[in-house]
Amino acid sequence: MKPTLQAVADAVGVSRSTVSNAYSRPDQLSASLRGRILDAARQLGYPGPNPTARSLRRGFVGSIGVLFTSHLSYAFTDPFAVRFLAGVGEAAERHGTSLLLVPLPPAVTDARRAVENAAVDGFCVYCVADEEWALDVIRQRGLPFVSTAARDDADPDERYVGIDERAAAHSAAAHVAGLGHRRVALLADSVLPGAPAGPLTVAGVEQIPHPTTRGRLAGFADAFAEVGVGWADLTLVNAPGNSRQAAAEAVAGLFDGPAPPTAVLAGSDVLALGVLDALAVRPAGARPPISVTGFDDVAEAAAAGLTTVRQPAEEKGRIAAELLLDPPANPAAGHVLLPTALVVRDSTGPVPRS
Amino acid sequence: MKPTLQAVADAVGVSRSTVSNAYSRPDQLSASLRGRILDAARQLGYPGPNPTARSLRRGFVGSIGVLFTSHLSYAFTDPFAVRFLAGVGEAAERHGTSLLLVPLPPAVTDARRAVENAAVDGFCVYCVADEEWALDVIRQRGLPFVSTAARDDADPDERYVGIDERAAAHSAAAHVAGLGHRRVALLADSVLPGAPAGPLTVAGVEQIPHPTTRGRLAGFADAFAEVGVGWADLTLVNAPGNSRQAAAEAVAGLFDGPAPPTAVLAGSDVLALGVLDALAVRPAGARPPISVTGFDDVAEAAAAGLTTVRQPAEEKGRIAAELLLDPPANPAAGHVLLPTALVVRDSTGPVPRS
DNA sequence: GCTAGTCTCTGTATCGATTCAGACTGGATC
DNA sequence: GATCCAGTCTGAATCGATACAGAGACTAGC
Repeated sequence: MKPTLQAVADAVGVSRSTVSNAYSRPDQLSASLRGRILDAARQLGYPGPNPTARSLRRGFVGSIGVLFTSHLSYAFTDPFAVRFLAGVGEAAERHGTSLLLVPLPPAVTDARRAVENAAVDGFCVYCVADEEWALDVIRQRGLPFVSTAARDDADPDERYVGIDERAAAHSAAAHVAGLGHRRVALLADSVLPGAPAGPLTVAGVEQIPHPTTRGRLAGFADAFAEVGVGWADLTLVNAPGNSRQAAAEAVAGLFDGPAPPTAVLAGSDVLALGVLDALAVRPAGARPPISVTGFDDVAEAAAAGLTTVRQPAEEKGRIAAELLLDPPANPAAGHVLLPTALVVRDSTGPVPRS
Repeated sequence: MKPTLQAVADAVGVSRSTVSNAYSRPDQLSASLRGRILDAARQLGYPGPNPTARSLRRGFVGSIGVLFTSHLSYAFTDPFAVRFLAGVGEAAERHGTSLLLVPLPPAVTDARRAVENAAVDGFCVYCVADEEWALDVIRQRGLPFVSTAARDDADPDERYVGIDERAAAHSAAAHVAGLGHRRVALLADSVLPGAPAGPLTVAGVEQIPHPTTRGRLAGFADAFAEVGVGWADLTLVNAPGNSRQAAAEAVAGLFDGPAPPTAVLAGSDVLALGVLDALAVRPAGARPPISVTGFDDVAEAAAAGLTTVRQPAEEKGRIAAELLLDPPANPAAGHVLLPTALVVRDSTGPVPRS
């Protein structure tokens, strides 16, 4: 049995309060007594106040949760998520706060329980799927949170840091449309929850539940609507899992039909790279010159020459954590939109003459 | 004020224990009463048992700490560390355990405090610097831990998962020595704590405090000793921080002397890539054909054609967490050595004739 | 010499739950 | 009709600390 604070108090012959003060409020007792207490503690092998008991009494924990509303592994698979996490970590470091990564079990009931049981002072919710249930739990717990997507139904004093998804996506699609592409596929993760990999039909973009995906697809659609290509004329492809492999599988066979798309607009760089993978495995002769765009501008995108939309990753994480740990007095300042930029590289080009 | 368990008990007219059981031991009360309790809780907005109070009473927390004995950002800067973390996350996910990333303040006193205050059931200690003090704190707290380096003074039932650093490093150095290189620089992070970037002199390899660095440098030295190049003839270069940039800065000017090294053996891929960066900025004419090796085999290494030593990253993390969360009955099974392999690519070649 | 004020330190209440021995009920068993 | 048992529920003790009002000693000021 580890000694408790009481044991140290007994050993020195002072009250529990005094020992507590020796650790947490050194100005409340004389330096000499404090020295004696700390010595005695060392001798007894007392490791300092129990963090859990301390948290209970103090009413805060000193750590914030980071929620990837998806398999936790996702967080480490997507380089953008890693950079986001790095930003969160940087801010947390500055505030002396720890980061709790909470893995979510597949079943929603269990996942709710996991969020309920997380010992944290607040959450950064990285939106990768439909996270309403998670936000519900967090609200019910009365904990502050910051999400990475603006939601229409958001309370005005709910904080978020995001980008103008629709406008950003529009910039990429307008570039592709400007190159003359008219037969285009849109590739995204979690178009519809539970949908299998591959092409699928959705009546309208507003049917798509996940706000980020919806925003990006809407932006793509906007740009093509401007050149006379309607939603129904776009090929929508689902790649569940947001991995290169998932994307490669999702677009397998996409280019073999009679009038294949000449461009693929992906909802993330990881997916776009997967498309390039799928094309690269074809023999050079049978490799159609497909234009591909990504989203995020991760490190690999530059190496692969991928045209993409850049958004500041570390900054997004840093600001999210900062909004959480040091809330702005003015609620309007709790809504941050970061700038994005279209980065044109080699993966996009004019439509080949057929 | 959020309602407490007591409030729910009062509302339903049962005892606190019963409400507690409704959440934690459903078999201890009738289904109907449990339903009433859960309903009442929902109505009152009770978010379920307070995790901190629960942890205090139960005596465990349900999360494990991951300690990068260095700036937390490090963890996200080094792709190897990220993959390690992914492995830890995977195992944690399987066990329903959360991951606490604890940032360590620069001052040791504060850092000790941070480890003392972490509410966790155990630690995975990823060794990047001298972490003795951290292990001390953990031992004092009586918490289990797994480290990623075998230490000579380790208690036989202290668990670790690592590689044979010395043998692995030897394989890379033997390859380089076999190519004829004799004037060689060894580049490592934290050769001596607090040492500045650049060449430095250390009397012997055993002087190097950090076990991983020491092991790798010893392995390098072994291979050169076999071809008659002694420790004193090797150029030791320090790159504090283990980043590409740190490495590039550390080797700046290294190749401009009268008898510059013809090869650089780096203690990690990140450092090796930094050396390649430093060489790449030189005008092609003034770029000496330096052989460079790394360590870890991160994704970028393949793209850069870096000769390196591969070690299984995710597996290391997975096993570390597994050893922590599900300790083997037999203490000998708590010591895991993973295989490594030399991966020869384009960054190494024969010594140019001068 | 008396009041005020400053330093130290103490005692009690409290944070929000879980645990476990035992009380009670109703039905089955002999 | 007494005994046993399983199924439910309760109450007191407990986890390990912190907060806060206040007690006592001591110095300063008038």
